[in-house]
Amino acid sequence: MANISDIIERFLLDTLGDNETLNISRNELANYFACAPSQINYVLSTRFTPDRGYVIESRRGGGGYITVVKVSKSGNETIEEILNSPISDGISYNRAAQILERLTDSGIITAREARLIESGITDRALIAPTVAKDGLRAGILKSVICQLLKDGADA
Amino acid sequence: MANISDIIERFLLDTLGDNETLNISRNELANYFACAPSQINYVLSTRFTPDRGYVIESRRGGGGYITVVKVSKSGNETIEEILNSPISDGISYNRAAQILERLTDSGIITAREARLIESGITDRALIAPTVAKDGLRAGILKSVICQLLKDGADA
DNA sequence: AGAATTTGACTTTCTTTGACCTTTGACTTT
DNA sequence: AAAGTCAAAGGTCAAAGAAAGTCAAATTCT
Repeated sequence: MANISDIIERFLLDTLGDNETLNISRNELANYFACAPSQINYVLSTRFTPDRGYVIESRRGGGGYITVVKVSKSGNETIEEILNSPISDGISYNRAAQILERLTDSGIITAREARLIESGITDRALIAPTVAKDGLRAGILKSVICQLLKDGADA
Repeated sequence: MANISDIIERFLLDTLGDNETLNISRNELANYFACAPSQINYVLSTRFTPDRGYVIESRRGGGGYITVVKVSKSGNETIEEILNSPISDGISYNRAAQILERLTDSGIITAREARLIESGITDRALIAPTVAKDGLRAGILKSVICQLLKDGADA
């Protein structure tokens, strides 16, 4: 874990804590971590994604800011939203993992369930040509999420 | 028995010792043994296989790594028996479901976990040519069972 | 000969950096 | 008051860098 992005991610998660929103100044943060300001954008766009349940708001100019918002919806709403997002023809392992993470911290599935499902959709588990893996993953994930819906989604 | 692969295997086993996991850098290791980086992959894929009780995790790019995880088969007769039975090349949905039922009955997974996994390995979930489905299922199931071992397998 | 190993060229993924662009608001000027 | 000016934020994107993955040809063992 020697990369700055992970460190910044951790910092933001810690600072966010249980709060719903977190306000930061891009330049200050970049300065604090001695990195390029755009590195902050990189971290936000790869880690604080909608898939994971985050929304970013910001404003430029004097007195500008960036706000990280953790959106919390309840069970079926979250599932609906996921099913409506474009998983259709394919999904990378990373995106899938982010979605499972979200399901976990919305209390829809347990951490253990998430790990089980994740392990079933890694590139290593899916014995198929590389180009086919994303499609397979999509099919499996959708199927599992539908099962959650059918089951009544409380962990 | 003087080939590099065996030496690297020995080294990794020794370094792993009694630990659960071992973190390595592919390039460093290759450099240390003065071999091609892909040699490391060769060793990992021929010797640290799921069948032998190992799981490999990795990440590319800056700050990348490879982790060798040792899963102890000991203790879970049920799982051990299952892994030793011929899932290897392929398994039908029905047989997979039977296995999951057994795991449920022995209290290794919950009924809900079983349903989730099942839903992920139905013929409908696996979008692939019919002939390929049994193979896929096998890969997925094995991966999930390894995860159970890694997790400490009580539901 | 056939299986296992070794190599290396090429690919894919993820991160870091920097140059250039756009937006905003306070302050000036007319 | 309307328009202009300017510095302070933040945004974008592409190139360069850092690992690891793949695959098949060449080599070495048995």
